[in-house]
Amino acid sequence: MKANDLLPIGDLARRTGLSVSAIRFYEEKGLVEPHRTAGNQRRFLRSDIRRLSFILIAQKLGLSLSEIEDALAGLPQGRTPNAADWKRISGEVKQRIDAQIAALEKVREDLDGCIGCGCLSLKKCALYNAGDKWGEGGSGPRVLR
Amino acid sequence: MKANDLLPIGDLARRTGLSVSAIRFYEEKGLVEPHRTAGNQRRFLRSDIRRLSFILIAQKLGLSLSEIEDALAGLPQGRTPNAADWKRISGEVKQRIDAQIAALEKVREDLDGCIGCGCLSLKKCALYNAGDKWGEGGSGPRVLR
DNA sequence: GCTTGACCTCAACTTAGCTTGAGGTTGCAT
DNA sequence: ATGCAACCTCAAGCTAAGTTGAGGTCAAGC
Repeated sequence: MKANDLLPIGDLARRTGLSVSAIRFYEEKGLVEPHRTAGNQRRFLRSDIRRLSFILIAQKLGLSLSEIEDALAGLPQGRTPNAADWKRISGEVKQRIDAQIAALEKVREDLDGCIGCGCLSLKKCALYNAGDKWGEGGSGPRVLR
Repeated sequence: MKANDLLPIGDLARRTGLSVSAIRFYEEKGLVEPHRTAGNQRRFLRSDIRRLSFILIAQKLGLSLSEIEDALAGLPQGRTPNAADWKRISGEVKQRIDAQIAALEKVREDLDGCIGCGCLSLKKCALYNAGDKWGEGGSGPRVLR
């Protein structure tokens, strides 16, 4: 094994495709905790490449950074997420996706029922009321972009 | 018919469930165009109740205000959206929902394939690359909250 | 030992969709 | 004719997930 496996931020950026500023931002949010050199420069562990890759993937699946932080809470800094971790975390993610698909299918169904009716009657329109239901939870899923 | 069918903003807020400030904000965005009294107070048409209801519903379906503005562009101020309008607009919305469901199903499939692999290999992981694909279009669907 | 690119912090700016507050005016019921 | 709730404008603040820029420091190769 090589003596010095610590990466400066620019290298990590190149390895993950993230911008340097984004990595610094993630540190601020507590998602990574690099060491520092005597001169105050960040030095990351190799395992942080995967950690950040995981963040990227989870984000694309629609999780917010704070949700990702929760998901990563079980992983000590410096340990690469392994197959078991990934299974646990992706299981949670899958549930979210399932719920999201179900919600959208419900909407589509209501929409089908509504096309041609044109009522837009508040309190009576299924669509409107369905919307109310899942529009209300302040922390509901947030997706795609 | 009553002589004066114009509503002050508070009444409209009560009828739609929107806040007064949100209605003013929508006006600023060009989504409604109330008349004004001699004393500069807003007076809305009754048809604006439905117009705003439509905005609420469309928003819950994941359209941004500017997309809603586009969708409403065909409706002259003062005309309640009728069945034909609703059919046209909801047809567009349905396509968006279908696309969204399809995208999520693709992700779920990839995720199923990935669980247990734990690779997280950039450049090789289907999930990661799938993510890249639909993460890239700057104006993709934006959903649920 | 010096140059230069990579790094540092901190503050301000971005978009979307509003809310909140200050300070002032209107309109309707009595 | 007056009281006061409801209205008005304008400016600033909020969240998310960063980016951009100014001004300054570090470290590595020659």
